[in-house]
Amino acid sequence: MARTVIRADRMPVKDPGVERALAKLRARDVLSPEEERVFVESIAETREIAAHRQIVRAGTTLTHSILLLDGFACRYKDLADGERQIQELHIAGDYVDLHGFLLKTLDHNVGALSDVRIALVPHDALRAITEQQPHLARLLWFSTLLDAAIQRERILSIGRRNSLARIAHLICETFLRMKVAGLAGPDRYPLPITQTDIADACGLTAVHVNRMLRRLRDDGLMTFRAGEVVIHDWDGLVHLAEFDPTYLHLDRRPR
Amino acid sequence: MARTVIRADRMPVKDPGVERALAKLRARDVLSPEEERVFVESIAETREIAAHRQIVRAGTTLTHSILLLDGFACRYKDLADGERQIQELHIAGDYVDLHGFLLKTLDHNVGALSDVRIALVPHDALRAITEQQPHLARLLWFSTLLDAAIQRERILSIGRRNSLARIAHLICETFLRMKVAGLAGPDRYPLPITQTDIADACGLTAVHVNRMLRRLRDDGLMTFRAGEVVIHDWDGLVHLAEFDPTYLHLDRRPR
DNA sequence: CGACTATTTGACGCCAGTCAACACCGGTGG
DNA sequence: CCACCGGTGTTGACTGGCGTCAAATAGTCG
Repeated sequence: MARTVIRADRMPVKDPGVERALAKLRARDVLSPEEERVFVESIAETREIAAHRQIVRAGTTLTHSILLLDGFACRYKDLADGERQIQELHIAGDYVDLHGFLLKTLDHNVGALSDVRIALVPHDALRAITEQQPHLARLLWFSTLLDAAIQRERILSIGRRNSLARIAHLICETFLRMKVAGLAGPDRYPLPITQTDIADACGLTAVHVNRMLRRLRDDGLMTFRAGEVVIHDWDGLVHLAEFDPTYLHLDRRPR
Repeated sequence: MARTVIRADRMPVKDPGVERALAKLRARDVLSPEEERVFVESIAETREIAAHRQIVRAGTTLTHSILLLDGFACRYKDLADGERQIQELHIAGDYVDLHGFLLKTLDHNVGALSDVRIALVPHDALRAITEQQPHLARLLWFSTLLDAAIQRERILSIGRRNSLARIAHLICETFLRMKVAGLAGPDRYPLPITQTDIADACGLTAVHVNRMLRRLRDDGLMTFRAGEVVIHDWDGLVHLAEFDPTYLHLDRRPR
């Protein structure tokens, strides 16, 4: 998949990528059939983007927001000396820049960690939702609040957890999020990213991540190999990471 | 100010705390008089809370959101060993838990760093705004997106900036935010918090913060003393911290 | 095969943490 | 008036977790 492909046709209702995005919302509140229809019809087109390419560059004026249908992406920012920090890891079903709807420009880049498939949602459609579908609008708002909660937990991780717990925490969080999207097995999930990506997400170096992954493997907690995570000891991992999923707000209630 | 005081009277229109919150929104978009009125009237009551007390505890079910009218507060979380991480520093005019409106419970605590005055806004009033004032609702949504942007920048800071730049960055950011709220002088602003608080915000220890503050002072960049920050060399600070205020989205445009 | 990227491992260095002692300061009470 | 006290700030000596540098190995794609 070397270059971007544009498909101008409207989304079929049963696209599995869109289904994952709906699953994410349905896990937090009840959507009416009407709301689901509006959500699906807000999508203008889909594209495919190859791994390691930028999806959105910081600072450009935006007219669409992007829903990640397949693959892995991230929000990141670089410092002058080339140091990169991944601010959030995105899985299929995540809106990678819904906040661009109101911020108008992003203060960070969005990049594809794997080959990805995305959907473009015009800001006009989002604005119409805020004016005609207040409940659906609240759920979209909620979805940006969920990103913020995930980012807050990352602050705690990087600021106060040691390197081992930091990595374990990222693995735990991603496991639950993949489960919600219907993309995880009972004890495993695909994670086709590099150790350098994990390092950039955790504020560490790739060398140290390698050592800590080895320790997690040697201690029988988990294995990360060939783009797949296998959980050997969930309770052990949760305990090590002090992982408390409350911040993922995985409860269905009126919002 | 030893205990909480409840004032049941409705806010006067010209309360300076509310004015700061409006200034924050006006810096990003134009509000109609009608919208300003609805914003002001959404406030049910005000309270005063003493320094070092909790304002909101993680996990409790919320029926109101809290606007900080005066003083300094923070969002924070603790780990089992007692390590604390401040996830966001709040200044007067900030909504400290507007996200609680849709999350229903907070995944973190909110604490008063100084004596504070707060306003309570019922979630019912916020819901009504989403149903009757879509533009004002978008501005409230925007205000939560701004918090998220600030938190993302904190991730970059803690993950990739060294301790000196990390502290300098926090000082720069807070300076601009205080300016927007009308609370900063040309080269100084009040910051009545401890070095331990700065350490908890930056993912450092109080001892190391002390050393770095000394260095910033010795290098003629800034002074933090007796609850006040004095900027000696703004350009130098900005350069050291690689501070780029883009993420504060300080541009007035239709949202 | 050859070029390239990602992973792995070892040796060594440094930034920030830890531990400890002391200074300072406002408040409190004898 | 001063002794006391807890919270905060300051400084020095030492430690250690993670980074840096370097090199070998493994995996992948044309």
